[in-house]
Amino acid sequence: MARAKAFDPARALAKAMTVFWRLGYEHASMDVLLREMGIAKQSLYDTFGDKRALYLQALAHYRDETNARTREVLESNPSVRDGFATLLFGLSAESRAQHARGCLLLSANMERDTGDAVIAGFLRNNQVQVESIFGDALRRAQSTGELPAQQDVTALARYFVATIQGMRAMARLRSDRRALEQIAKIALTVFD
Amino acid sequence: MARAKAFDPARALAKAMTVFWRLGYEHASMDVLLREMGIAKQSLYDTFGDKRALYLQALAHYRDETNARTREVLESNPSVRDGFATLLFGLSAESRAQHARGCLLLSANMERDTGDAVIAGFLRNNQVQVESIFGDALRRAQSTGELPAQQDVTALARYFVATIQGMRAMARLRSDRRALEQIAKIALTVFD
DNA sequence: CTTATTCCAGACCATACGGTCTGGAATAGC
DNA sequence: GCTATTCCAGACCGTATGGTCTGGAATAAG
Repeated sequence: MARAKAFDPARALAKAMTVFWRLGYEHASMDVLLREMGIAKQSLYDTFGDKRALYLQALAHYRDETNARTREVLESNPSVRDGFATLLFGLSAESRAQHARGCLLLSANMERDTGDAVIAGFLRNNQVQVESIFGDALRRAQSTGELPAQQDVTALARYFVATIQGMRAMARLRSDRRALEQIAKIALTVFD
Repeated sequence: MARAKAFDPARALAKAMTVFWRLGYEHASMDVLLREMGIAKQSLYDTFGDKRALYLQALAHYRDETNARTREVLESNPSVRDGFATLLFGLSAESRAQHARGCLLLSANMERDTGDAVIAGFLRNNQVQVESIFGDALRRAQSTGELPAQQDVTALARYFVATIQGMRAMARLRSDRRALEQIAKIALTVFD
């Protein structure tokens, strides 16, 4: 009946994600989005809806990719402490450009309007997910005796969430690997 | 020669600061600023320059107030650990509205354009100041034996900077006093 | 009183933005 | 080949924004 789509929506969305990641929602103009996605305005509105809808889909895409990756890191390391160390030192070793763009979801939280219930709900939900990923790993650590059994796992999971966000905020301002590694080292002392 | 200013520039700046604090730079429209500052457009441009100049002055005002207050808290507590505890638990106990607006300088860092060298420079300079305030307190802790002498003070100062920013980011998303206090408690274990 | 400066209110302007619409070409299925 | 859908390019529109300008009233110093 009709002509097939000439571009890959998934690739276009991935491109849009990188634009929002680099520039934030407001600074990512439709102009730049269209240019980097390599599609025409009409196609964007047909496929993704409006700018905000595209943004929300980009956030979801980012969340899925990132959370899968961190879960993988934590599960592939035999020692849970090594898993968190990999995450924290990996973050520290990112390039200046990576530090500048930081975490898309942290930026979304900071730049969102306070009354934006949709994005707030999305981010809260994600935080629960991340805390669950961290919690699973920390419980595993308890079962192997790497962590004392009476440790409050959810508290510790939240602690790591906060620590990572703090490191990300700091890295955005000054990409200083040494300084970040110092922080990571101190944070990891909770395993001692 | 001329009519005297009918409003207090310092009060007007303080008002502008609260607007930027609550709404961020971009969402703070001239309309809202003028209304809350209680002055006319012309007076604002005569007194402060343009919107960006007003913003920078608001950032400086915030920095001065905040840093003086934290220094005071750290110096008024006999135990340095108690000083940091006061800061962290105080942050945790803030109202939902306070958590929502968060820290003006953290917001400035997150919402700024990556290439904005002026704001970046200002914020980097402030971070050095805060690290110095924390460092002074931590060195005092070393001199009293509250902290081991071989501890890396600047690393620990940075660690607290990052922790506070992480807690602020988390509080903005969900104003949960209990969760924040759990994090604070874990962070304070560096004194053990 | 005169003059210079500041105040406020509001008109006015240029720009940038998100979003819609038009039109013409390409391509899939019937 | 016809039709429906998708593609792209670009014109077009409404709105919001920061910033400037005008004008008239108020008030300080000389």
